[in-house]
Amino acid sequence: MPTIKDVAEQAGVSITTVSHVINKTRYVSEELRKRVETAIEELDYHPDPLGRGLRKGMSYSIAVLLPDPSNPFFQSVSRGIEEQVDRHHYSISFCNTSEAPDKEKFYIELLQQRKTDGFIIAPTVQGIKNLQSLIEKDIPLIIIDRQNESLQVDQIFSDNVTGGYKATEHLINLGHKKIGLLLGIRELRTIEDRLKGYQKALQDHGIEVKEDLIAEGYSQIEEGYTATEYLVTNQRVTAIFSTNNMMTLGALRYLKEEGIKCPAKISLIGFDDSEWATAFTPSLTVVAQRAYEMGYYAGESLFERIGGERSEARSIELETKLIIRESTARCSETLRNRR
Amino acid sequence: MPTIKDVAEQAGVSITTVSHVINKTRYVSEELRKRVETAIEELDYHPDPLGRGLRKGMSYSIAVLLPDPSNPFFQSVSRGIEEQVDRHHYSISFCNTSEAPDKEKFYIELLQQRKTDGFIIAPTVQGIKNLQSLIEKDIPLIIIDRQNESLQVDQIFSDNVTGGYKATEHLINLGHKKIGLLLGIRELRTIEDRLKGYQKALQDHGIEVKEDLIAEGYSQIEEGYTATEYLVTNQRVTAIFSTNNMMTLGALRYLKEEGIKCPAKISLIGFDDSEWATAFTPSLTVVAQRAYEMGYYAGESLFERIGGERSEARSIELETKLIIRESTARCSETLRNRR
DNA sequence: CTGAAAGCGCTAACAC
DNA sequence: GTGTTAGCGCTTTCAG
Repeated sequence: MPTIKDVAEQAGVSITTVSHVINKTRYVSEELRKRVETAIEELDYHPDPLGRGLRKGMSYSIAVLLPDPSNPFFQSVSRGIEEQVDRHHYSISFCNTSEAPDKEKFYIELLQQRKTDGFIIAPTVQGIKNLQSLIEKDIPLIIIDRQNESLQVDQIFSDNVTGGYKATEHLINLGHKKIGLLLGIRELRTIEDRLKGYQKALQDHGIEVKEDLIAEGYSQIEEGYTATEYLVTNQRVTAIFSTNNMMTLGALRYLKEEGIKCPAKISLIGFDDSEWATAFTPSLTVVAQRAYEMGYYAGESLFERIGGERSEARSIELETKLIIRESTARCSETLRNRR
Repeated sequence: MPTIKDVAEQAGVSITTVSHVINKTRYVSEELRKRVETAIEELDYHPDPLGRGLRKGMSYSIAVLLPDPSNPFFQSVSRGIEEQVDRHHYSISFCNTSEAPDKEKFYIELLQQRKTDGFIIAPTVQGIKNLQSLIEKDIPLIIIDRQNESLQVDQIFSDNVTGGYKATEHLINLGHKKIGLLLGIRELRTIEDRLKGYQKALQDHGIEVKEDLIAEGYSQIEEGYTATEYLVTNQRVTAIFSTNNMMTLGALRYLKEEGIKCPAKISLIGFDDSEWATAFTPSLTVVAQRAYEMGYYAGESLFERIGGERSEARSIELETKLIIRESTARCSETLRNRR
C-alpha cells in the first residue's frame, strides 16, 4: 500500500504539500497540485485513517448502540444511519446493548478508547449515567428514540404521546370502551409517552382510565403472550393497544392459539410497522414511526457535530402515522347494544 | 487519557517495560511487573489501539458484510459473531451489501484501508471476485452461508441440500405430489443446493421434477407474492416449499389476500426459523438453520486465523432441522382420491 | 508559496 | 533484566 511519502516522491514535492493538497488546508500552486493529484491517481493512494487518526486523535468511525437490533424498527433506523455514514466515507460500529446498562457501559468505554468520533445511542433504561462520560468530554452524541429532557444533547424521537393517542382514539372511534394496554418497559420514555397518549385519549372521550387494563411486560414475546391472556380472560377487553413490536407478536400468538377471532372478538393495534405486518392474518393495524428518517436525521446531526458546524443542542420530533389494516374493527358488543 | 508514558513514569520504569508487561512479550521481573500493573490500575490506563495499530499495521477490529441484515437468519448469525468479538475485546463493523457487488467492493476496499484485521462475509451473487484482494494479501477471511468450493478459505455453511430434501420429503410424506418451489436468487449456492435437495427428494420418491413448478424470484416479498400466485393459479400445486424467508412472507400475504386456506388447501413450508414464525396463522413449518452457531463458529475461526493458530482452510457444514408446525398438512386431493 | 522536522501512542530491534 | 531509540503514516507548527 502506497504511503504519503510515495506520493511525494512520485510528484517531486514534500509530504507537507501532499498533505495540504489532500486536505485543502492551505494554498498550493496550480502546478504542484496537479502533479500531486496525478501521483495520487497513479498510485491509487488512500490516506491511512490510522496514521491520520493517531495524529488528530480521531478514528473516522462512529458507533451506534441499540438495545435490540432485531426489532424491525431499529433496523429501519440503522439503514437511515448507514445512508449518512456511507456518504461521509466513515465506518460504523453497530453494538447490541440488549437493554443492559453494563453492556452499554462496556461498549461506550471500549469505543471511546478507540477514539470513536461520535455516538448514536438509544439509551438503555437505567443507562443515562453511562452517557455522562461522553458529554463531559464533549464527544458528539445523538440520542435517538428515547427522549431525555435533562440532557443537553441532540435528540431525535417520535411524538409518542400523539402516537399513543391516535392508536387509542382509533379504537374508541370503532366503539371500543374496554381497551387494554400492552405496555412495554414502563420506565422507557417512549412507553411512558404512549401510555400518556392512551390515558389522554380515554379521558378526552369520557372513558375512565383503569389501571387494571394496563398490563406490563419487558418487551418480549412471552410477556406479550401472558399479558394478553390476562387482558382477555380476566379483564374481558374488546380491544388491545400494544405499545411494542415484540409484545404484539406475543399477543398474536395468544389470540391464535386460543382461537380468538381478531378483529371479530378482539381488535388489536400495534406500534411500529414491519415487513411482516401485512402478512399476518389479520394484517396488522399499526401506528408507524418514521424510523428511517430517525436514523437519517441522527446521522446528519452527528456529522454536523463532528464537523463542528453546530454547537447548540437540537431536538427533532417526528410525527407518527396511523395505518389502518384488518386487525381492528367495530366493537361487536357496542353493535349488539345498539339493536 | 493516560498514555504508556504516564504509566512508565508512575511506575518508575521505561515505556519498553510497560509495553512488555502489557503484551507479555518478554520476561519482566516480579517486582517491576507489579509496579507497572498497579500503575495501570491507578491510572485506569488502556492502550490506544490506534497507536498500537499504526505500529503493527492492524486495527483490532473486524468487519462483517451481509447482504440483508434485516433477514432474521442473518440477525441470529450476527449475534453469534458478536459473542466472539466481545470476548476478544475487538470491535466490529457491520456492513450491509444489499446483495450488490459494487457496495461489497466499496466496503472491502474501505475497510482494508482501515487495516481491518479480518472479514466475515456472506458474498453477494456476483461478488466472488471481490474477495480476491483479501485472499492475495492473506487477510483473514471467513465465508459464511454461501459456500464456494473454488476458494481456499474457511467456510461455515448449512447443509442446504439435505435441508431442501427434508422440506420436500416432509411434504411428500403428507401425500403431496404437486409441490411448487419458491426459489430465491438461483445463482446463490444456498438456493441452488436447496433446489438440488428438492429435486432429489422428488426423484427418490418417484415424482417427476417439473420446471414449471419452480418459480424464481429475487428473494423479495413482492416476488414471493407473484410467484405464489403463479404456482397456485397456473400450476395448481397443493404444497409450496419456499427457500427464502422474505419470499415466505410474500407467499403468506398472497394466500391471505386471496383467502386460500393454509394448510387445508395449500401446505407451506419455509426455510429459516424466525421470531414471528409461530405467531402467524397458521404457524409456520420450517427447516431451520443453526444460525447462531454459524456466527459463533465464524467468529471463532476468524480469531484463530488472526491469532495465526491455524493456517489450513477449514469448512464446517451445519445440520438443518425440520420444525413441524401448522402450515403443512395432509394433501386434501390425495385424501379425496383415496375414497 | 513551500519544505523540514516534531510528534501523536505504541512496538521492537538493538544496545548494555 | 531493562532501557534507548527508530519509526509506523500522518498533520502541523515553524522557517524561509
